[in-house]
Amino acid sequence: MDAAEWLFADQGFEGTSIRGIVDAAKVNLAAIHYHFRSKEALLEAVLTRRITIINEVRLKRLEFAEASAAPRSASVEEIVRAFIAPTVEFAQRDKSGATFVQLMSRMFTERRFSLTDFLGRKFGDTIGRFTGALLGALPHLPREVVLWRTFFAIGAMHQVLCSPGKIDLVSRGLLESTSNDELTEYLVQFAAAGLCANSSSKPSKKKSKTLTSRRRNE
Amino acid sequence: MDAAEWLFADQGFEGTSIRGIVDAAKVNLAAIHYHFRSKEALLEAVLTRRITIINEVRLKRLEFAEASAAPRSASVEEIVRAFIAPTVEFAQRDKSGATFVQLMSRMFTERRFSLTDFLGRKFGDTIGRFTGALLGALPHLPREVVLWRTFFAIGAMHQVLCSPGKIDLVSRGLLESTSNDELTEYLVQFAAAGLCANSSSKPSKKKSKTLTSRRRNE
DNA sequence: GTCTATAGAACGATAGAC
DNA sequence: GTCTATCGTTCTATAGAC
Repeated sequence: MDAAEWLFADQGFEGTSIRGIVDAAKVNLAAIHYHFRSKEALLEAVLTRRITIINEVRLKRLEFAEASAAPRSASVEEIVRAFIAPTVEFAQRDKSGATFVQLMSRMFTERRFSLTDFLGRKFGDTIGRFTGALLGALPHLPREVVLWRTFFAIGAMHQVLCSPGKIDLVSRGLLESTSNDELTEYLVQFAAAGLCANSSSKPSKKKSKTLTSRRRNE
Repeated sequence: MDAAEWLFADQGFEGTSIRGIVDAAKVNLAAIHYHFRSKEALLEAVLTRRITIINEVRLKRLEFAEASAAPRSASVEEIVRAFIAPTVEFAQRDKSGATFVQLMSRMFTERRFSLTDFLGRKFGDTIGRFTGALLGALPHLPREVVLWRTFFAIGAMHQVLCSPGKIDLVSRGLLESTSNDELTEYLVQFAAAGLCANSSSKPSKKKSKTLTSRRRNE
């Protein structure tokens, strides 16, 4: 449901009530519970509807980039572009597309287990395919470094997509608005350069505590 | 209140009820409304308590980096480190610190105006100081490019901080846990390299629609 | 300043007529 | 499959005793 997509993106999952969706979509409250089992299932249906499409486009672009570069491996920039461009283009297509990428990015910051698990199922294979390509294109870097940098790049992309107005925190209104094509290129250049950085000073003085210890609630 | 910090970080603002906080903190429901005016004011109080400290450390580090490099401008890497390291170190300090940076990162993805406005007031000056330093260190790059890249770097940092377990989406469990010191260096290297990238292929085929809310005035 | 008690509204979910 | 009606719960916020 388009109304659910918009409201979830705008107010978050918990901040959105089924009743609000019902009012916006001018449908019946009980019909939601009939077609989807619950509020959470509705969210997953909204997400699944588009994620499948975006990831298919991503994989197609990656395959094309790899075929074009064969027998050498595709360049980091092309791999990154194959991941990022479909998302920005999807956001560009129409209002609904823009809304969806906001929602998707926002869901990556949620900590609820059921959602994290859902994202893992939906994105695991695609991301795995891309990390494989990046590891192949950056054989001189440790696996750990490439994986973290991939994560950073996704974070940079999500920050841009999930809350459009937040750039004002940095620009303070001094920035003319940037076209999507420019933005894609900015992102790709940034991410590709970051991924290719020389890993010169490996500190390797390990401390005990880490940020990555998982805390599963319930 | 520490309990509020934890619950807001874990479940988001809308997902957390004052009653949940009251139960966790073993205090009285009415006392919350007496000391803070509302749920939103409680959130802002929780955020303000720490943001001030982190931003002070950031500015101190930036000034030190600039003084060390004088009369030349500080290196991009040092500027970036002055921004990122205090946050990761804060997260490392104790459980409460780790919880807070998760909360702060998460709030950056919220779209509610009152919160966006609040973040602008709390972070505007600090971020402005850093973008100024970066513009000085990267005089050959267009202002627009530097500002966007700064935004990307902040996004990369937030992605890491806000939901610790999400790296598994990329690593699929194949990654041993990384120490915070390593993680800081990974982030700094990634962000510095991204910020310094050659802006070779400026696309400049402008399309009409943009992802950012403001319209181009032309 | 801290409590109990409760107002007043909104929530997710379901039952059952049609 | 779509409706009305409602259950049982939870929510923020406040009033008023101590």
